[in-house]
Amino acid sequence: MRKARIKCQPFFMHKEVFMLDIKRIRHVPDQVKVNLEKRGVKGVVEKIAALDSQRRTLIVKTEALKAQRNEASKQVPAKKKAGEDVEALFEQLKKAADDIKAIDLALSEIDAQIAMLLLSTPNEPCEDVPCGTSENDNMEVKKWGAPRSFDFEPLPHWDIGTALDILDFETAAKVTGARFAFSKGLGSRLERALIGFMLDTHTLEGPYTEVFPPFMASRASMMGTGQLPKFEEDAFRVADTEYYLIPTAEVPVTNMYRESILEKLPVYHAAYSACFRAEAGSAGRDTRGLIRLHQFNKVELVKFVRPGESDNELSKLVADAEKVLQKLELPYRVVQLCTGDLGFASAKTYDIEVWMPSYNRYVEISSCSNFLDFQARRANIKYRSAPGAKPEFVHTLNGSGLAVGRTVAAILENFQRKDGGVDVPKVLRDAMKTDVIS
RNA sequence: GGAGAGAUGGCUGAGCUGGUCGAAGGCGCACGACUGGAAAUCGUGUUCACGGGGAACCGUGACGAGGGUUCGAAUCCCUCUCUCUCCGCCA
Repeated sequence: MRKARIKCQPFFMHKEVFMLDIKRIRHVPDQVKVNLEKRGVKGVVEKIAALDSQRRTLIVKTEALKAQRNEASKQVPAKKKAGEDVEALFEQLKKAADDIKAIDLALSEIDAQIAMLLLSTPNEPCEDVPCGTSENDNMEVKKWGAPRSFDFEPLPHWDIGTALDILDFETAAKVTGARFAFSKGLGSRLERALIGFMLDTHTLEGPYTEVFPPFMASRASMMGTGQLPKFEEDAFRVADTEYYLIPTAEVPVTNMYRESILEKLPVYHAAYSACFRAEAGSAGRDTRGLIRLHQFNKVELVKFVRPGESDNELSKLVADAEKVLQKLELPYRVVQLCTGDLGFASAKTYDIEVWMPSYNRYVEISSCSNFLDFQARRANIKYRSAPGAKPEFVHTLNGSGLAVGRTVAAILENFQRKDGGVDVPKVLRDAMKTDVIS
């Protein structure tokens, strides 16, 4: 499990590493085309295929020239030894060297174009993902618990938290800006208790090994998991550096094994981290409360598994995330995302949505995805199916277990009392050292 | 941030007065021999990517990354990244 060796080389510089498998574009272009069209992506396959055929023509040319050059070079020492004149040969080889240089230059430009296209093309959805164009086409697959009916007018969590003086958005706006929050007193303790509770659930009752990752990651890592190059505007980049604030622990934890061959599978990790998102394009949405902040806490589950097992592992992952909500006694439902709502790197995703009284609907609190070999291919993460066998790409999965801020919001709203206090979920009472927040 | 040392295959470790070096040796691993079976021992084999081909196979590239010198670079030069040691600074 930890025999993995991390090599230090920027993976995206590998000349031949492509994300979406270019061999699929070559051999089953129609299938790839159909799959990508399901999620609204058109025209890429044709572009890549055209560049690919140009590329191969050039490769044949330059390699033939190089073979000639190598053959001639090989004779140089012998000829010199025999006292023959090699200047004429050198003249000739010099010309070939120029041709080679020109072709290689053209080739590297085409390579760059292909790499950029492949890096910017999303994953193909699994066969069993329902087709659709937006979240309206997602499919509810499960419901747990029932939304509580209140015998008083329930308040949104920002009003509850502000009244109890455990949340403070105004001060955060002054200190930092919009979409940030302070938690205070029991609010702060609740945040901390939840992080511990979630990690303990996954690592003591579940199979996950805890990881505490860096909160910044390199550009190469952001590429590896698929946040870049396409979604630059969603990420916070630290000025004058190539570091990005992580939008999720998925980035550092998945990239722990970048450029490596895992000796033992599966590998399961649970990691707490703060998460940072620019939320570009969501201006005006969820402007109040804890739902959509630039910084929030999350416990993330990350899995590296054998290809044949990833579908089953996704089901287990969802169950692991659900368990947290069940123990907290929060009503939720599970929806399967349609092709049009899938994240960039995902082939199949289940969202878990918690009941949020103020929204009068279910709100996403976890997103569990199977990426198949999409991330593994980008990040070059492999395993051996048997000792001595050729390394193959692993499958990666991850899911929130859970978003902590949204869990706080759900607890405040679902367990609020008529007197303005909030009942603490039973499983948190020891850690909170109180049964009620008031 | 300053000074120095280093980065080679799954691991370890030679090569670094430029040319049969994809790279010795060792370990590990695979197969075979020996054995009732195993250990030990012996033998053989064991990088990856890309391209061509139905295939056997052939070719090209890769010694941290990028660029340069050269007919030819693991070997020489430049830039960058990372690691280690010492110093400075700092939770």
